[in-house]
Amino acid sequence: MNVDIKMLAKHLRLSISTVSRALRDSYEISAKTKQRVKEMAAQLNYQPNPYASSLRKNKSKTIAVVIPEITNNFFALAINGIEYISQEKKYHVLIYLTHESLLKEIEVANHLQNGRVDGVLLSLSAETNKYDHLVNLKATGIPVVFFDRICESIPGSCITTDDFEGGFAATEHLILCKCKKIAYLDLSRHLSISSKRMQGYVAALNKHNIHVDERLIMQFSNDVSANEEVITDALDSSDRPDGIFASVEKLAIASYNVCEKLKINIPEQVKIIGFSNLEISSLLNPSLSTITQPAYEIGKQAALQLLRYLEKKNMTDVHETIILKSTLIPRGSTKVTSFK
Amino acid sequence: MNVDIKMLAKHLRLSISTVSRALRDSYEISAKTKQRVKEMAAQLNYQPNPYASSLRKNKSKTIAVVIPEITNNFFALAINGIEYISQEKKYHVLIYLTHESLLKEIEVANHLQNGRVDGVLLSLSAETNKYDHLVNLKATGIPVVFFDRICESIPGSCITTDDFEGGFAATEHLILCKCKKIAYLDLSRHLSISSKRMQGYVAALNKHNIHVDERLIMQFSNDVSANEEVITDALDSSDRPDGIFASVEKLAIASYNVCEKLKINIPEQVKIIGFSNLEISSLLNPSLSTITQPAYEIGKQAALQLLRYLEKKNMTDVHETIILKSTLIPRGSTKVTSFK
DNA sequence: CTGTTAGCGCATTCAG
DNA sequence: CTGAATGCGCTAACAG
Repeated sequence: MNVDIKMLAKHLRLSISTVSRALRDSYEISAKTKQRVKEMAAQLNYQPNPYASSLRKNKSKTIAVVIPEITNNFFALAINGIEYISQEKKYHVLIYLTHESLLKEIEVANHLQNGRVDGVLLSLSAETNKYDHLVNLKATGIPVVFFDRICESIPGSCITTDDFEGGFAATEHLILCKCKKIAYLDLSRHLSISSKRMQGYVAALNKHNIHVDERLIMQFSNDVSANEEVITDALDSSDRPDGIFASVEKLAIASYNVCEKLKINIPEQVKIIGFSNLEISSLLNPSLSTITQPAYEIGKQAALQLLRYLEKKNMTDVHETIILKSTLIPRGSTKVTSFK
Repeated sequence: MNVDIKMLAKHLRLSISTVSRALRDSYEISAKTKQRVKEMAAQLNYQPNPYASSLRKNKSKTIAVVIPEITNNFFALAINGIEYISQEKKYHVLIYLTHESLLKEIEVANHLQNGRVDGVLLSLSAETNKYDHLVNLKATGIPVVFFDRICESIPGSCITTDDFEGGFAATEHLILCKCKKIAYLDLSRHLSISSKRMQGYVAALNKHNIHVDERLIMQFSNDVSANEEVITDALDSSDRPDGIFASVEKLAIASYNVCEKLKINIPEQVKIIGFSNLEISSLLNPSLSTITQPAYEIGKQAALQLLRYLEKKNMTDVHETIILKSTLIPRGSTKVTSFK
């Protein structure tokens, strides 16, 4: 770091404050002076020190994105949307991964109290079952917008998908495919997306007068091989399910892998549907249907919502929830359905 | 932001400087005082202002990651590795996407001259064919480490894959599968990865005494539908290639899609191999072989390299290039080969 | 329209 | 071992 505002002022024989104002296009500076200043700034390749400015103004033009994982097309797409909006609005984006760990999430949330960012976009970890760290974070005055895996016990802004409808449609899809025994693969009891999707699952079963068998609702963790074991146990028996609704992508993939290993034919013996944002659907086995979320749009909406807070300080804590539509893509057909 | 070092000092009846030193574990403070200070800090939930500290020390404990896209498993995995190392070393990670645009890359590189970050990890955009912006960035004293799509005309640190060997192996794989007419699908003439992979392609053809036909070396862009058109033109003729080596994942997928559309059987009529980091290989068509890069490891190595610079200031500009091995995964077989 | 002055919160001289 | 004083680079009163 070399040329600062003081040096510019010296070169221009102007005061520091005049230069500062000219650069910020203040109304109290003459057009001529502004031009002189800007030309000199360009000539000397002046770069304003963001930290000096942040310290002074007490805002950093930076937001944090806190997500459970990144090797997941949903979150990659969401970041894409977030970054798009941020770049447009001249904001900077810090990334923090919790790897589905509550401890990490707490650590990050506590750290973010220090004012490094003006606002936070957050998607809960699968482990998260208490929210003090988030309440505390909001209490320090830092706006938090939840997306996808939202926190329903804290009032605030949320961007999410119609998980109930998605779960309902996925389950009904299997029912209409003549499945009689449909398993629900759950990532975490605590997550909003999981419980909503499960409610949709239960509602669809009820509608079609199918008994809800608790044993078919299975819990999973972040451990791939443990997950595959549970699925193997479920599938490696004569009275196995004939349909699987995976609440998240990785569980759909795990189910697929287990079927392959056990030589169970998809979709003849078992039909699988799952929430997924893989953009390479044509590469997938044509029998694996998916429910796709508008991940890019969710990222954009979340960022827009957050930045709206940050720009308009007269907004008191708004509680706006935006619910975007998911899309059912039945494989082997080109039919695409958007619901409500 | 509320409780600052001054308030801590008042509560403790100590001077500001003593508190500051105690918090930083300075050797000139007694153990007892340190403890008092730290307890009070914890009690009042003191959060040091990172921007004040950055301004004073002229470093931000922040790095930038500049990548062409994020909805690509390679970069998602790389970020995973980068974030892992950064979190471990208490660094913060800013993300900038260039969307394969040189203009965006220039914009970002110029912006990063302002000292917002201590260092930069960068993977070139497909369009990048001049490097002034990167030379300038390095000239300001900000360390830059290139990864994957490295810049060979600028001396410095690079983390990359054995692209020549990968290209060679991929091509030879097709040759050994009896392909006679192998197309090379190139993302950009400018990228190191593309040209290295192509050199491997040429070398493999030479080794097996196959004539290198320039018409089989095809250039592609970032435009998916334009790409599919080019591939369609190539495949929709009687003397079409019987093998395709895609230099990047998206071109392999595009090839696959076109084959499907044209009802060309894979692998009977056309064999496809491509660089790819999709972690769901079992879901892929079993005839689509891949070359996989150690993306997570590349991210980790790149971050480690950069942070090593940042921590040891006595290091003069080191030019270290680390080349990691890629892995060929022939589908339909469990054989996995690491080379070099 | 422009200049003077006083901090933002912290780290680091320099004195004791 | 601790305290007083200075300034990182910039913005925002408060004057003129």
